[in-house]
Amino acid sequence: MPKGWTPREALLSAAADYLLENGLADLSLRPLASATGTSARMLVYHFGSKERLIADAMAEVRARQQKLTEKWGRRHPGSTFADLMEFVWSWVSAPEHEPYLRLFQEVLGRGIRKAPYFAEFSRATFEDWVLKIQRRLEREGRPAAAARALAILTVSTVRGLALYSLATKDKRGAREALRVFVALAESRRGG
Amino acid sequence: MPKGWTPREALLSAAADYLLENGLADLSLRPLASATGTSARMLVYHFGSKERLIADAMAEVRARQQKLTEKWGRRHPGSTFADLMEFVWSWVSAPEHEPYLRLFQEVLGRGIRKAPYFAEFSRATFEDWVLKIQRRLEREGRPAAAARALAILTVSTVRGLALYSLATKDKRGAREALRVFVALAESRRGG
DNA sequence: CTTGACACGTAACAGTTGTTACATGTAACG
DNA sequence: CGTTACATGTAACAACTGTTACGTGTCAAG
Repeated sequence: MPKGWTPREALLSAAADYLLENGLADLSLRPLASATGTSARMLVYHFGSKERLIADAMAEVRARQQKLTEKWGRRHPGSTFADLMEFVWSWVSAPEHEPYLRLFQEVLGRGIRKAPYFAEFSRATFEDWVLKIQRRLEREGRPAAAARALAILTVSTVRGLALYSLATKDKRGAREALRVFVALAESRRGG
Repeated sequence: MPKGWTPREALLSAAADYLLENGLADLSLRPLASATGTSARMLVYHFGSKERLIADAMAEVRARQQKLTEKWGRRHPGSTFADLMEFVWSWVSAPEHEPYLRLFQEVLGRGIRKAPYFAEFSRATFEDWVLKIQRRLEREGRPAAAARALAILTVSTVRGLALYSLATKDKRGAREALRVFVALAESRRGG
């Protein structure tokens, strides 16, 4: 907590922490407030309403996720598709990223039903990943259209496997399925 | 609404309808009661508590989904992997199944965080699908271990793509990505 | 010293939550 | 008719929700 922070910035960061840990299913101002050492009164004072507090805190979460992803990407500079897959999967299955996965999962479930902000958040997060993968695939020499389709497939598959793994606790099965997927993709190119 | 139904059965069916339409994010007894023509008092009387009402209604939802899937399966008796994929995708992208997808999505988000019942529901639903696909693949002549890995991959990929499609509204992209997946899988076996 | 902006505490508001106490109906069985 | 089991309506309970009215500090600028 840098010293130059305004009270609002400190609260925002604390709220993001809280959301990542507790989710937003039964989020309530007073518990959030006391967990972050303030009062519901102050949360509304600094953010205007619960709704805007959540929106701002989720933006903070997304910024953190992007920073984490960049750092992760720098540690996995591999170029083959198998490398790429390994990179995405390692991100998704890293324990320290699990709060992000769970929160995203929750936001997805909520955005589908209504709540335009959550819908936009879901869309943006998917697109973040697709673009990142797509660029890597293009750098690998694939044509843009094919790269995009494969990027969508990759992101969706990994996301689906992560979900499967979280829901069934069958980590081995998920890993094995991913291996099959990589083998399929590699056999196509003769890698 | 068959005439021989007990009040409880009628309420259960109405509650399942309501859940499929409205989700369980901000589910509340009184709105549910007035929407189904009863009172909160009666819901608790017949089901014991809100928690058990939800559990029972979700079991009803799952039973309906299994019936729907069987009916769907009888309409798609194809044997190749492409046929199978087409079958799963057609189920997932059928508008009349969207409530099931959304509800499942919501349950996933909730079960991951806590709520053992939701966690079990998620696990069971995933396993339902994996087993169904796995059996088809084994009937196709694949060894059991490979069939299971590919089944997990298939279910996860389709689920991930359905999520992507719901979240981004990019149906064309999802369809194209699925086509790529099928092509990969087919090229492996020599179509 | 005064003014004013920012920050905060206390307390309350009206509304909703799941649940329950109490009374009443209805219909089958002895 | 009387009893008994099931079903239901009316109110209320305490707890919690997001939000706000009101008062009080602090601290820099005039």
